[in-house]
Amino acid sequence: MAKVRTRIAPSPTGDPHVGTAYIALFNRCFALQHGGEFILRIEDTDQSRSTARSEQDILNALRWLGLDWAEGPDVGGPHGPYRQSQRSDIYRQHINVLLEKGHAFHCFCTSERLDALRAQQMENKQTAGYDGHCLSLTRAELDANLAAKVPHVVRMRVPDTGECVFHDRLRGEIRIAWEQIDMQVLMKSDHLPTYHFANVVDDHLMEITHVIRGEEWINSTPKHILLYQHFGWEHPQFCHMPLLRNPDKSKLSKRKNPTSISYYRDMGYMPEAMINYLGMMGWTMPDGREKFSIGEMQAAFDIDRVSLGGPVFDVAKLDWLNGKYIRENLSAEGFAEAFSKWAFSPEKIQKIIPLLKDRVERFSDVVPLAGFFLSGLLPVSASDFEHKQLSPEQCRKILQLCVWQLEQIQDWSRESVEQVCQRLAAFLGIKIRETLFPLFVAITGKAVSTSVIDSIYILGLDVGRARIRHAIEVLGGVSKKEVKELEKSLRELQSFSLPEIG
RNA sequence: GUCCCCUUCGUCUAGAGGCCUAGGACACCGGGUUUUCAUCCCGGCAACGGGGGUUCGAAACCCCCAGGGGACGCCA
Repeated sequence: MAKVRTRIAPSPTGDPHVGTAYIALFNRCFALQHGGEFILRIEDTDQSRSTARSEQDILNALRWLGLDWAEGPDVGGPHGPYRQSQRSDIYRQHINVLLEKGHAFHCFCTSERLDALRAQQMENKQTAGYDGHCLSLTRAELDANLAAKVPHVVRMRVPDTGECVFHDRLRGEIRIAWEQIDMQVLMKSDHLPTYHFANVVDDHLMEITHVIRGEEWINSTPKHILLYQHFGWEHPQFCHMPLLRNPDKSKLSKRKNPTSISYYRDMGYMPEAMINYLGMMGWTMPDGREKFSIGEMQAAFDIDRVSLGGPVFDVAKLDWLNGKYIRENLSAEGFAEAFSKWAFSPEKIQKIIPLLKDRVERFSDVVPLAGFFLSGLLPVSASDFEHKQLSPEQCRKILQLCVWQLEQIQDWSRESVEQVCQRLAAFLGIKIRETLFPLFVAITGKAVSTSVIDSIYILGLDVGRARIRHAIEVLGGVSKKEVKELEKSLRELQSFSLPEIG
C-alpha cells in the first residue's frame, strides 16, 4: 500500500481560522499515525483576496499550535512548488489534456448573462447551473473567438444523466445525481485555476492518499471524482469531517465567535490546550481521557471513531482546559517564562512604551494606565458609558459601525485605524473627541487613557473586536431592528467621502 | 427552491442489539477543605427528536416524518 499522505490546503485570504487548525490536526494525526506524511499547500488562486501577510499568519499560527508539516512553501519538498500561484504551467498543461479529450470546453458567456440565467432558474425553482450555451458553438465560431482573444473560461463537461456514487470513510455511500452538478469553471478568465481543478491536480501530483476535509465539500466531491476519472487517475479516499459550530449551531464564523487562532494566542491560551480542545471536537480518546497531548492523540488516533454531529465550539470548556494546563503543566519557572513571552514580547512592548513614557511619573503608574494591554475582556458596565452628549443608543451605533469598519481594513496600521475613526466621526457629524469616547471605555476600560487609536492598533482586530462587542452587549445589545438600521448606516458610511480639510 | 449531510443531558461526548433504572467532562446548583477567593474533594440537576417496523430484547438495525446544518460563484 502506498505511503499515507495527507494535506492541509489553506487559502490565504484572512485570519488563521481555528477550523483550518482543526482539519490540519486530524490530517496530521492520521498521516503520522500511519507512518505517512502531512504536508501543507497554499491555495492562493484567488488573486484579489490572497495576501502574503495572511499566508504568513496562517503558517505562524499552525506552527504555534505544533502542527508542523513535512513539505510546504516554506520548507520545500519533492512535490513543489507548494503555492498554487506558482503552478500555472502545470494547470495549463492539464487543462489542455481535458480540452483535447473533450472533457472540458471554452465558454465565452459574460457574467451578466450568467447572472440573469441564475436568477431565472431560481425563479423557476430549478437547480441553478450553467445551461451549456457555449457547448453548441461551431469549430469556426470557437476559433474566431479565441483568435479575437474574447475573454473566456474553461468549463468541465458533466454527464446529464445517472448519479455519482462514492464512498466517504466516515459516512459510507453517498449518491448525488449528475444533473445536480454544474458545469464547473475549471480555469478562470485570468488563466488561473479554480479550487476544484487545482485541488484535484495538486492532490494527485502531490500523491495525496486521503483527503480529510470539512463537510462543506461533500456536494462538490462528484466534480472532483469526475476530474480524476477524466485524467484516468485513481482518486484518494474521501473523509468529510463535521463542521465546527457557533453556539447557535451555524457554521463557526467570526461574526458570532472569535475564530482567529491569533485571538486565542493574544488572549493567553496555551497552544497545547488549544490543540487538545480541538482534538476533542468529534473525537475522544479510547480510554475517555480528556486531557491529552498531540502526540498522545496521534498514537491513539482512529479516524473511524470520529462522531459526525457538528460540535459547538464552547469557549467555557476551553477555558477550563486551558486553566488545567496552566496549573498542571507549568512549573513556576515555566509559567514565568511563558507569561513573560506572552506579555512582554519586544515587538509589543516597543509599541506600547511610547504611549506611556510621557504620561507616567512613576513606574508604578504603568499597570493602572496600561494594564488593559494585558487583559482579555474588561469589566465595564453600562454606567461607564454615561456621557453628557451621547446616549447609549449613539454609543452602540458608534461601536457597531466602528467594528464593521475595522473589519474592512486591508492593511492593519495605526493610520488605517485612525482613518476609520475620522471617517466615522465626520459621517456621524459628531466631534472626533465624542466619537472616541465609547471606544475609550470599550477598549481601555476608562474614559481617559492612552490614545485609543494606538491602543486599537496595538491590541489588534481580534481582541479589539471582542472588547467592542462586549461593550455593545453591556449597553443592552442591538436588536434585530437596530441591526437593520445600522446596516443601512453602514452602507451610507461606505459610500461617504471625507470632506477635504481645507 | 433543489440537492446533500447530521440528530444521546444546555455544551463536548461514551455507547458496535442484552453489561443502560444511559457513563464521563464542562457549565450550573449544593456541601467540605482553604484567613478570602481560586484550586482540590464530595454530592445534585440534566439527554437517547417523533412515529412505525425488525427482534425474545433496540439509544444502537431499517423506513417515514420533523428539526438542525451545509452546498448550489470566473471564493475557497
